[in-house]
Amino acid sequence: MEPPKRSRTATRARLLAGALEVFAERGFAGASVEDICDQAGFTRGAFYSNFGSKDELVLALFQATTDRLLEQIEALLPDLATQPGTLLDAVLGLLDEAIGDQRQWHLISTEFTLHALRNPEAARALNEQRAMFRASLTRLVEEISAASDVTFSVPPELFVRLIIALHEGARSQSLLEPTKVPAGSLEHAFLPIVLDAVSQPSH
Amino acid sequence: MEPPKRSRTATRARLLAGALEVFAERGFAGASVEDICDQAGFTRGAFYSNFGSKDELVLALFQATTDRLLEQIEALLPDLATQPGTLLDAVLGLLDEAIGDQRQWHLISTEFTLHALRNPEAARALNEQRAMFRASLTRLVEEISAASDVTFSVPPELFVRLIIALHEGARSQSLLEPTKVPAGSLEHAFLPIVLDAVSQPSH
DNA sequence: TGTATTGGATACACAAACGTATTGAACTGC
DNA sequence: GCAGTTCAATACGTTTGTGTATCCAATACA
Repeated sequence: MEPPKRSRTATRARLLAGALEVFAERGFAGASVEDICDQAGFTRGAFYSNFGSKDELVLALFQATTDRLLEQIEALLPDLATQPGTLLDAVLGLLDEAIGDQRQWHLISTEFTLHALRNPEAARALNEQRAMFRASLTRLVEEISAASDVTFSVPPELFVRLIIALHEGARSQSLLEPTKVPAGSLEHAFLPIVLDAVSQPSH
Repeated sequence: MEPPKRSRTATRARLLAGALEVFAERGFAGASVEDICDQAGFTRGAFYSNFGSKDELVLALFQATTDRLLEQIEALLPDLATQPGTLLDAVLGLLDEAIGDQRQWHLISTEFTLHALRNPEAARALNEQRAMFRASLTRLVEEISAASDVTFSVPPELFVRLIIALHEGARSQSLLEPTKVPAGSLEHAFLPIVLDAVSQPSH
């Protein structure tokens, strides 16, 4: 029953986990292959046996984290859609709960975004992932608003873009000044206002 | 009257300009000292004659761009505060006009932010700069709202934080998907709503 | 149990980047 | 014009990182 001590998938996983850690600390460009191997407890031999290059690892890491995130979201959606509470709580809850370590996630995802802004190939992949992410959020918004008999004066898709923009901008401020801007404070201060302004009871 | 072909300040300036370019393209960590020198038309000799290390250059570049930005803002403020137009136009105008190349600025400033999130020293410098930036914006908001006899139900400082968060998040989306999210579209879609909701005529 | 295969460690060759020491040319003031 | 000085170029040694080739241990299988 014990999984073999040396399985390809296990070392790949440990290398990916190590890369996540190291990339968050030093960035994609700042991290050497050796750094990643150290973190994962391997030597470069293991690395090159599993990946062709650092770029290939970055791509694999992106896919892995992306898949995991979308999975987690799909798992959380049904609960949030049906459970009591405001639309806002549901949406913000999803954004937070689907992510483990906010700081690490922000660092990595910003790193990915920068990479994408410089690399059309990566931009396509990232935009695809973000589109799916927005689709999930949009679905959540639509379900909840339907259940509570409200309609929006703006397309939900656009509203979701707003939430994401605000959330990302706010997270950046929170991480830079944790004491002055507690996590979530900006969202909680303004999203209710927006929500109130764009929603109307349907009868 | 001709400035000497070889002045310390001139080569420093060219190196800083080159660094801006190269850092935007490859990031701080991804750019080598030689890359920067190539871009500026020098060899590494010139570099090490002017800077102690790449880190020192990054710091100098941060100071230079910061100073220039705050200068530009101070120059624009009086006009915007007095000229006709909505508060929103003034604020968004300031954010856009003070910045030359949106894409380059976003890349560099994101790069700085990431650097700050990993480096307490840099975080202090960045937060200081951002505080001054917010102070300018806050002043603009207060002046215009006073001139048009409106008061806010939220502190202007907080409102400014919202604008910045939204603006940065939105810019990220615009740069990733220029066709689907034209520059400024998110801000123009939602800021009027927020502004309307939090402001009330003072009599 | 013995043999084959798989997967990671070790060793090596090479390239890229750094930082310094030295050189030479262009300005400075005399 | 002529020293003295300044500043960037060149040349050099060192470090750091990459990728490959080989070796060795652990697993799979007969």
